Amino acid sequence: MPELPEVETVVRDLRPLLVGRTITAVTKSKFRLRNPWWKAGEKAHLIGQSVVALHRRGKHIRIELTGGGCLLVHLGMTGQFTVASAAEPKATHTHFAFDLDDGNQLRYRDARRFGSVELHASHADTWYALEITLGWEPDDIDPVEFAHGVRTTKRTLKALLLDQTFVAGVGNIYADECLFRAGLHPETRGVAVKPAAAERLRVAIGEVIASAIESRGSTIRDYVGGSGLKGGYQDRFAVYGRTGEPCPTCETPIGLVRVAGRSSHFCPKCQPKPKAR
DNA sequence: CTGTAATCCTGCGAGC
DNA sequence: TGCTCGCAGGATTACA
Repeated sequence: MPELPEVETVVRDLRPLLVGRTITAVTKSKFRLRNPWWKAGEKAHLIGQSVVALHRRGKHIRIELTGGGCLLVHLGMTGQFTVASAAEPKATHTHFAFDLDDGNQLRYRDARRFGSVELHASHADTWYALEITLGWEPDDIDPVEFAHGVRTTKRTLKALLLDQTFVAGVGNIYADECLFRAGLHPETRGVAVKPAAAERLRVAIGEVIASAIESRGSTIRDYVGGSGLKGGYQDRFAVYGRTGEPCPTCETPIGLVRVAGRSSHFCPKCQPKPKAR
């Protein structure tokens, strides 16, 4: 569910509430998430350690701790990562509660359990592992390499945008919004994209993501920021979830196709379908 | 190389 | 009111 703008909003919300705080205890539910959270004996990297900093890379959150370790968190589809008073009752599906030294609790909630919370002994190694697997941040895409990457693959642009090793942080919502802004059909093949269009797409990615961060991300159903606030970008969707509604540019009804296994919303007129070869 | 489908889960809205 | 069905913001894997 959460894509880069939502994850960034969570990090910005949590940062002032967590930096400098010490983790005094942890409780977890009986359910496991996507990945095992830590090995026996590694809890020493967590309990009694303080939060040094929060970082985001793609859709991943790293909480850097004193002692050299870190928590690596991914929100999956329905993850919520918030700080609340320890006195407040825990919502259902709360799988982790980290007690802080100021009476608050850092809580991870995730109905579908597609997300993950992992404790790692080395913050530096975790940083590196993300660096080698993830592509560009949307605001830092190399124009030449991006155009080259696009124009040398036969994959559809939709599949390419969803590929975290190409551009990190874009998910189904923002992929559709970026393609609309660039005027490109989701089923367009990379090799068929002209240099000018590749550049339009690069710029669109940067603009859409930046604008969504400004609006604190999008809330369709579950998403909330680190302090429980919903996002606002859902009111600015041009195409996502607007099947049949008029295109904001030309009034043509928004179309829906399945690409790369995901629902893809587009304007049939502004984003003409490439001719089948 | 690329695409599709299945998988991990719960919840919700649509339709009957 | 209550049921079933399909779909959902992600990521990985197996298979064609």
